[in-house]
Amino acid sequence: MAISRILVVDDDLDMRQMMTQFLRQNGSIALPAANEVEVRQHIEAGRVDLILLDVMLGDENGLEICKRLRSEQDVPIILVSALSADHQRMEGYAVGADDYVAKPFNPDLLLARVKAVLSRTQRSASLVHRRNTNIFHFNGWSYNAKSSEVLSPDQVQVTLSHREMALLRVLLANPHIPLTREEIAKSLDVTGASQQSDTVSETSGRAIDVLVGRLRNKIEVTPKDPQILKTERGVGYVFAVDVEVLDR
Amino acid sequence: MAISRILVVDDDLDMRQMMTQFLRQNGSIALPAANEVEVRQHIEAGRVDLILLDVMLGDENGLEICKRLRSEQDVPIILVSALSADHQRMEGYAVGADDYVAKPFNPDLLLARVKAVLSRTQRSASLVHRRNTNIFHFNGWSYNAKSSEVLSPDQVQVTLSHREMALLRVLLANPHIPLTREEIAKSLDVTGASQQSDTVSETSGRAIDVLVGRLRNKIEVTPKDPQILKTERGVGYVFAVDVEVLDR
DNA sequence: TTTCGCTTGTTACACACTGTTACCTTGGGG
DNA sequence: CCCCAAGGTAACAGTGTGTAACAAGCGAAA
Repeated sequence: MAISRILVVDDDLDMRQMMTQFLRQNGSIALPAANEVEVRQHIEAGRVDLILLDVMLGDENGLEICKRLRSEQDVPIILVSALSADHQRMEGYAVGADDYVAKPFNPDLLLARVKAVLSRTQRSASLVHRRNTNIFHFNGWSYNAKSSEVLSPDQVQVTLSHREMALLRVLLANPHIPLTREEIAKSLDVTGASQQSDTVSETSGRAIDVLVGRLRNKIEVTPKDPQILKTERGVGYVFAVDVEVLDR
Repeated sequence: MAISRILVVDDDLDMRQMMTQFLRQNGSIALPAANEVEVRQHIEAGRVDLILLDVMLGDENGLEICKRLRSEQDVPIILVSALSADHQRMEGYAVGADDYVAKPFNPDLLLARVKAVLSRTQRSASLVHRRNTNIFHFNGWSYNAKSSEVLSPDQVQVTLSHREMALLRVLLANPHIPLTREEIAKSLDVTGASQQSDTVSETSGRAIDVLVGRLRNKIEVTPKDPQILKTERGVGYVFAVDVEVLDR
């Protein structure tokens, strides 16, 4: 499945960071925004699959923004709000929201609802026109999220295992951000199947280290001296080069 | 918006009547149903735009029904349940529900959510119910659902066995969604004949794997390196390309 | 009924994937 | 310079998947 690009709109910095971080750990590309201007910039750039929109944005009104966006665009919107009375929820649906989530929310449940909305919109879109292809470029390499093809700088196709592919996706969603082994493992597990379980599948060992090594052998020119997937001693691993996302 | 036909599935007569009556007062066509058989009758007749499905249906399980319907059809489903814990909601979304509403609910709010879901799915819904003349396109291939003809990218007709054809249909109905062997087997059995029963025809073995291999040999350019029908290790199989449905 | 041809499930074996373990290398503090 | 924890990695084992070969089932035609 293609990686989803989710726009997180909240005027509270902490909330924004918490949500973007959580979404990234679960394999999405999360873009933060604090106001309508920033929202429109991201939409103009055509890089948004879904918007998580806080209703109370300081001096701006999320409901108004939602209504306005909906009259112009077809982008799915999930409203997030501390206002959870029935009439407030109904107002949200009335301005065209696809879902309405009350704060405080369970992050995993929010993720489930995000997926539900995305699958619904993509389902109907696929009948009319094709879905977007995202292609990630880094250091001359490219990764096609749709076909899962990985091409080396000299355009040779490289075969990654399912798990290596998943690791690459997690890294691509978090460029320049050091990830602990635990964070990586959690993201990998969620990606694979129908998620959940409190039992962190704590593989009790070095599985991530070995996986990283295997990926390095395939995408690093000099695996012994990694340029892309670097080690952060005592912390974890970082995807240390810039990532460019292209639409087609 | 056209008048919506909503299937109300609940084993409690009072609840069923209350809901159908309310929906009718608000301009929808509401059809009552008490079990899976009645649901399928209405769907077969092409009378349904959306399903309101109670999770606890006496001896039947709404979640199971939802999962099954989703693997075959594209009808939007809103689950309704007295079970409102987060993990129960997530389970609902995991089986493909479009929304999950806790009982007791505010009827007006439910209506708002129904409209939100319908506004997203309406386009596809109208196509899906016209099942007589559908032609599916994927990766240059085409499948005519009426004549059961399969044409390769260079317009050569390919002969699929009955079982391979059924598998292809199941996959076409679930593009980009990983299906377990069990789900596939179940869908094949249901699709093939009108029978069902709790007795999973558990073929005790690798029948699905072999069937997948045979279909790959016919529709993949490079069966050893599948582009269309991919394996999801530890999970099952995915139809990994976009599907376009055309009317004639 | 017999036979032929096709379909489909079963089995066995080979191979691919992935976590674990053990041993080695590296790097930084003392 | 030594020490030791952290990280790299080869080798191994358990499990999952691909697939050829076989066998059983079924319908059509002789």
